[in-house]
Amino acid sequence: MRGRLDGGRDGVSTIASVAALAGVGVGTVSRVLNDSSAVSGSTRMRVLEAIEALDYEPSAAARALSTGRTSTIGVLAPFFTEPSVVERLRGVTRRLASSGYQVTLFDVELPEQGDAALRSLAVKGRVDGLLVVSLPLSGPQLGRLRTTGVPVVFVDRRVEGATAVFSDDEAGGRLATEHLLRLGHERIAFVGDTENGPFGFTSSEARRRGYEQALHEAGIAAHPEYVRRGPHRRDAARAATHELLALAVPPTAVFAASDHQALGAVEAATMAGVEVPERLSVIGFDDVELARYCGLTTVAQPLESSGARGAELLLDALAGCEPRSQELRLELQVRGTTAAPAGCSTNVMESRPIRTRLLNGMMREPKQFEGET
Amino acid sequence: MRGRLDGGRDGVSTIASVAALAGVGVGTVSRVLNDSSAVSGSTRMRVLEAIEALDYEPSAAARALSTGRTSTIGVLAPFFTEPSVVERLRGVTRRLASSGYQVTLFDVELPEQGDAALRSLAVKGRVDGLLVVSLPLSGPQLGRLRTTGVPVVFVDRRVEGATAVFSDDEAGGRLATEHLLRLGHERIAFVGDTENGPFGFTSSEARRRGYEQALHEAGIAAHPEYVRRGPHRRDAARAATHELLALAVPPTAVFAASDHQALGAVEAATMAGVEVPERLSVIGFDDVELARYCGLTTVAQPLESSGARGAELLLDALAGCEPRSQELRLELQVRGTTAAPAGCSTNVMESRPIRTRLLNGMMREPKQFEGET
DNA sequence: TTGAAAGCGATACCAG
DNA sequence: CTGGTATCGCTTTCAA
Repeated sequence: MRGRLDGGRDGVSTIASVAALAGVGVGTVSRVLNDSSAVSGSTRMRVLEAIEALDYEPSAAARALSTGRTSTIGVLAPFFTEPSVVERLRGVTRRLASSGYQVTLFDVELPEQGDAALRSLAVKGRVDGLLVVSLPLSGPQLGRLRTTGVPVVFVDRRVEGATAVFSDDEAGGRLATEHLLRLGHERIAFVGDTENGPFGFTSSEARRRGYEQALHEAGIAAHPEYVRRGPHRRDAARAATHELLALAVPPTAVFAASDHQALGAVEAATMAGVEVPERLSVIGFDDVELARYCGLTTVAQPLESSGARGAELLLDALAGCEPRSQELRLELQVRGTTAAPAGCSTNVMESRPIRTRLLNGMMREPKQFEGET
Repeated sequence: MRGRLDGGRDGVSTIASVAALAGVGVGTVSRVLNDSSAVSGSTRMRVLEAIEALDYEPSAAARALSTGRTSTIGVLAPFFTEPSVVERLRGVTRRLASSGYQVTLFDVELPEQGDAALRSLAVKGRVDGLLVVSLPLSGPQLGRLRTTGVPVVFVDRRVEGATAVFSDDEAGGRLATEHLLRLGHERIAFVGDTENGPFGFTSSEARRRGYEQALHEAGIAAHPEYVRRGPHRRDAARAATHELLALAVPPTAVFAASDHQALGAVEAATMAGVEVPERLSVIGFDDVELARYCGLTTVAQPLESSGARGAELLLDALAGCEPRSQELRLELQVRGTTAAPAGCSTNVMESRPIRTRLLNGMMREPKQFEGET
C-alpha cells in the first residue's frame, strides 16, 4: 500500500480505467492523450468518449515522473521588497500563459536563508527551468545551480557565461546625471543602496559609477558628502535626503538609484518645505507604475518586457535552442520632478514646460526622448 | 526506456544510489529522509553521509506520485488587473514561506477562457490546496472544484458553504458614504464597476448598496445620474468623473468602488481644474499601497492579512481541521482627498492630516489647462 | 495500429 | 530496526 487515501479523494479515474472503459490498452490511451503516433480514428473516438465519460484528467505527478519534465517554470525573486519585480513578473506570466507551463514562485526576501533553502528545493524535479530575477547569486550558488542541469535565465542581472536579460546600469546612471547637468545643475547628489545590501544588489553601484563618470566628464569634482547609501527602503532614502538638504551647501538635484528611493527623496523635500522641482530636482530609475503615476522623472527600463523576454529565452532553452543574452534599452523619461536649478536660466526650453510635462506624465505617458548630445 | 534524457541531466543520484553507497536498503534511506520510525544512530549517520557525498536531493515528482501529495498550493487570481491582489499575494507567500509548501500561480486575466482552462489544469495532481482570490466562480465551476476533493479557500469572496476570508463590502460602502455625509456633503456620486464585469465582480455592487443605504438613512434621495458604472479601469473612472463634473448640478464628492478608480476620479478633477479636496472630495476603497502613498482617503481592508489568513485556513484544512470562514474588519482611513464641501465648515478636524498631501501637491496643477497657450 | 511490459523514484507495508 | 517489494499513474519501447 502507499500513502494515497484509498477512499477516493481524487477523481478516481486513471488512465487504466479509461483504457478499460474504452476496451483498449493503456498505451493507446496515452497515445491519444499526447496525440502521438497514429491511432485509428475509431479507437481514438472511443477513447475520447471514455475520457469524457470518466471526466478523466491525467496526473501531473505521474507524467512528471515518467517523462522527467514538470511543465513548470520556477521564478526566483524578491517579489515584495523590490516593486519593480512585480512588473517583471507580469511579463513572465503573460508570456508563459499560452506556453503550457505553470509558474511557481520562490519568494526570496531574506539574504541567504531563503535563497539557500530554495536553491535546492527549487530545482530537483520541481521545475523544468528557472528564472532568476533581480537576485545576484553568489558564486557557489551559481555553481550549484549549474550542476542541476536545469536551464536558468537571469533577468535584471548580468551573469558571466549564463543567458540573461539586462540593461546597462552604468549607462543609465550617466543618462540620469547628464540630464541633470544639461538642466544646469552642478551640485548633484546620489542616493542609493549600501554596497552590501541584503543580496548585494549591484545595480545601485553601477548606477553610481555612471553618475560619477558623467560628473567627471562635465569637469565637476565628485563631492563625497553628496553620495549617500542606505538600505533599499523609502524611509532610508528620505533620511538620506533630509541630511543632504541640511548640508551647508545642499545639492540642487538628487539622482536616486531607484524610483522608490526617489520618491523618498521627494518626500523628504516636501517635508522640509523644499519644492520639487523648483528648488530640488529629483530623478529616479526603473519607471515603475508608481513613478508614472506620480510624474517622477526617471530612467525607464522596460520592466514587463524584461520578464517576457526572459521567459521567452527560457522557453527557447527548454526547446533546445541555445538562447542568447540580451540587453534592453534604457530611456530617459522626463516628467515633473526635474527642472533647471533656481535662479538659473540655462536651457529655458527644457525648464519651462515642466508643468505640462507633469500632467503629461501622469495622464498620457508620452514617450519623450531626450535630444542626445 | 522512458523519456528521461539518459545523458544524466539531473544529479544522477537517486534514493537507490544513496542506499547502495550507504550499504543499506532504500527503505532505510527513505526513513531517514522522512525521519520516520526509529533508525539506529549509526545507520542514520552512514545514510546521511552518503546523501551528502552524492549531493542527493529527493525527486519531488516521485514523492508526489507515491504519496499523492505535492506540497504545492495553487493561487488562482487576476493578479495584474487588480492591484490589491498583489498585496494579498504577499500575505499568502509570507504565511506559506515556512510551511514547506510551494506556491504556484494561476493568473486569470480573461473571463472564462483562463478560468476554464486553469480550473482543470490546476487541480489534478498539481496542487494539494487552492486559494481563490478576488475571483467569483460560477456555480458549475464551483461544483467542479468541489468534485476534485481539493481543499479550497476563498479570499475576498464569500461563498456559500465554503471557507472564506472576506469583509463586509456593504458596510464599507456605508462607512465611506457616512464619512462624506458627516463632512457635510449631500451631492455624493458613486463610481464603480459595471454589473457584469469581466468576472462579475460583485464587490462594487455591494459597496454601492451600502452607499445607497447611507444616503437613504440620511434622508437624501438617491440621484440616478450620480451613479456611474464602467469597466474596472482607471481611465473609465476618469471618464465617468469627467461626465459627473459636467453635470448641471455636479456632485461635491465621489465615492469610488476601489482606490484605482478613485485615483481616476482625482485625475479627472485635476484635468478639469477642480481642486481635490477643496471642490471635490474623493474616497476610495481597499487602501492599496498607492493610496497610502497618494494620500487618498479610503476604506481600508487588511489586504496582506487577508492573504495570510486565507493561507492559514488552507493550511488548517490540509492538516485535517475544519477551518471556519472569517470576516475581516474594514476601517475608515481619512487622508487628504476628502474635506467639507466648499462653503461649508463642518468638521474641519476630520479633513486632513498634514503630510499625506504630498502627492496631491504634485498632482494639483489646474492652472495648466486653463493657461495653456 | 495496438497490447504488453519495463521503468521513472519514492513510500510504506511485510516479514525477518 | 531493517531489507525487500508492491504499488502510484503515466510514457515509451518492442513485438505482434
